[in-house]
Amino acid sequence: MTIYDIAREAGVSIATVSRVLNGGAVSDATRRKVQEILERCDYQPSQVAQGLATRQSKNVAIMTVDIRDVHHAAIAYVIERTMAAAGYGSILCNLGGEPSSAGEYLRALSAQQVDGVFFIGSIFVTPVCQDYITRYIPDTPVMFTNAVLPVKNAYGVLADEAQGIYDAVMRLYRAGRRQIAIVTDSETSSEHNKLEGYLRATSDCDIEPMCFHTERSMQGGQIITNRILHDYPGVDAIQYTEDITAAGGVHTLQQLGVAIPDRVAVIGCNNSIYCTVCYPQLSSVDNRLHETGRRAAEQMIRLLNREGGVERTICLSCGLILRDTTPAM
Amino acid sequence: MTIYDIAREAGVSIATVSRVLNGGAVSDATRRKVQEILERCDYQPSQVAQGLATRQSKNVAIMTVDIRDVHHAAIAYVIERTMAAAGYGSILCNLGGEPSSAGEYLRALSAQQVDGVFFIGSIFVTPVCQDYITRYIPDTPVMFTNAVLPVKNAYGVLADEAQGIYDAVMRLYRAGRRQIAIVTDSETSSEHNKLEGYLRATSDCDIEPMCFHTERSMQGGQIITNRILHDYPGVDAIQYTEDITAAGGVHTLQQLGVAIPDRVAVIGCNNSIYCTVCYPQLSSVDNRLHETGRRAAEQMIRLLNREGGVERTICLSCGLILRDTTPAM
DNA sequence: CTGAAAGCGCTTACAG
DNA sequence: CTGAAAGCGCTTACAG
Repeated sequence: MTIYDIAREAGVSIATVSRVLNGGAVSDATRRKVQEILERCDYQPSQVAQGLATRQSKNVAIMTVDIRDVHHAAIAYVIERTMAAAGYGSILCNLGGEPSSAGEYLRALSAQQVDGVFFIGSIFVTPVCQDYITRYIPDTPVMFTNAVLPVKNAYGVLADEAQGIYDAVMRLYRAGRRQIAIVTDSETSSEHNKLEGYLRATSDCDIEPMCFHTERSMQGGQIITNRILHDYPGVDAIQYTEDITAAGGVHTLQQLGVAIPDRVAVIGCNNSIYCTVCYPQLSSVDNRLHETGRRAAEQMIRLLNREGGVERTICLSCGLILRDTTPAM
Repeated sequence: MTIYDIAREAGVSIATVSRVLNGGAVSDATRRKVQEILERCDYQPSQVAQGLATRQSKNVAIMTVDIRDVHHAAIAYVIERTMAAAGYGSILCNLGGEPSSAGEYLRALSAQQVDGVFFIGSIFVTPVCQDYITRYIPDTPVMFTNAVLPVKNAYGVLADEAQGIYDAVMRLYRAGRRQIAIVTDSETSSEHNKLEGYLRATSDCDIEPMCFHTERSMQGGQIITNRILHDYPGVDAIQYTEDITAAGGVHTLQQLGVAIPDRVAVIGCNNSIYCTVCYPQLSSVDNRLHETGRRAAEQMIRLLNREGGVERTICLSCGLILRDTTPAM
């Protein structure tokens, strides 16, 4: 069933069929006649042919390190749903560890004529990635979440994680905690922001900063927490920059028989499902993944529609969700 | 940069360029000359134009209820990576609650000329879904994971979950447990299989089956576990058909001060990351999601290459991963 | 081995 | 308002 079949059936030219399909100028009588046939045949125009003619594929790409990461999945989910509602398909890309594989994907995506590209996670903020963008998709709108890159076709939606961590640490301080440690677990710009929020809070409270680093995992959290407790027995709160690492910390505290939150309070970050699976349930900084994804997709749609009014970067403020690992006030 | 530019540059026809691109018959000298230009220009053929000419989009679709579900994400991840290695892009579709929305997606996907469709999860095994497949993509290979549908273009890869649950329950029995309950949490064919495995095991052991049903969630697990303990204080083991529900059960047991596994043993299903985030760490039936996804993608690639030797359904056996919620023997 | 030409299914100036 | 025609960038019989 092609546009030719419809045209023949309606006794008009294919140009006219195309016009009623795309809302062009057509007489009411003709429009009705064609539309009737369109519906009767359940006609669906070939997106591939449309793509060749218009140079728009009606597809966007979602670049992520690994969709199995629950945070990335949360953002990818909203993006896909929002884009689908606007008529766009979402091509999923799992880049794996190194951002360099972004090059191969981007090259393939340019051959696919994707209309827009989302980058989920701040791991992509690297010179090499910037290079790939200017080489392969210099004119395709690019939307970052939790990051920005100084490229003319790039935009970003990010959560103010520095403020989120700042607020969390201040809350611990107001609850009487004075030896508040932080555990970071990667080297992204997002992590730097979190650390900055922590340092600002400890400075404002005039308490000694205690910074630790480990691997982002249950095990990483367990190892570093063991060491913190051993080396600094006076610690009374630990802020982690990721829930899964915090969950590892909670396990270690449980195993050592350290009362949570009475002896040591714990706060994670991302407010993921891990918070409730963990026992006791974990308090966490809410960096508003769902909202981030939604706004990113909405901005992208505006860009694709050339609507204007698209801000270069949008900054969302973080919340704080208190559960069972923080003391009441 | 089109095939015309390359042809002009090389002083040959576009047909010849197309042939060297697709491995057609070309003289060695010509091939070398063209190839040199191809590389120098970093030429990349338009997949859209190729798609129109060959009727192949080099894209597959991954249909899932919700990519935020860690099990679906695990399978989608492998599929995407395997298909990408074979030169196919993966279009992600989150259908949401009702399988009926599969219709809209499938209609759009047929306009996109996707080369194959994956369905993740047994929720799609419904007559309405079968209808959509025969209506919109009657000739497109369809690969189910953890399900099968009696359609000529449909194939499946599934884990033998009946056997998995059977083995788990037998393990509990051999550890001396005699009041072993099961908690199911949905109505899919997958759940029926699990229940069947449980009933077979209790029958073989000649113990009384105790079947309960709840919502698939932490909270669902907490509620039902409270009730089981209240109504059947003698219960000494609970098998859940999903880790997250089991994690809810573990929380309740912890809160009630019931010793795990000494008083009550717990086994989940899916061997997901929730098993290690949960405290104590959860034993679980391993239904081999990664392997399922890998095999599904490999089968699909064979189908797309018309290689033959593709089995209608592949059945993987389940394992049992023991952690801290089951007694030693 | 190589090229001219038709075709894939649309869109969009350009005339009328 | 409507149609004939060119064009989007490829592939593939068909001749030679």
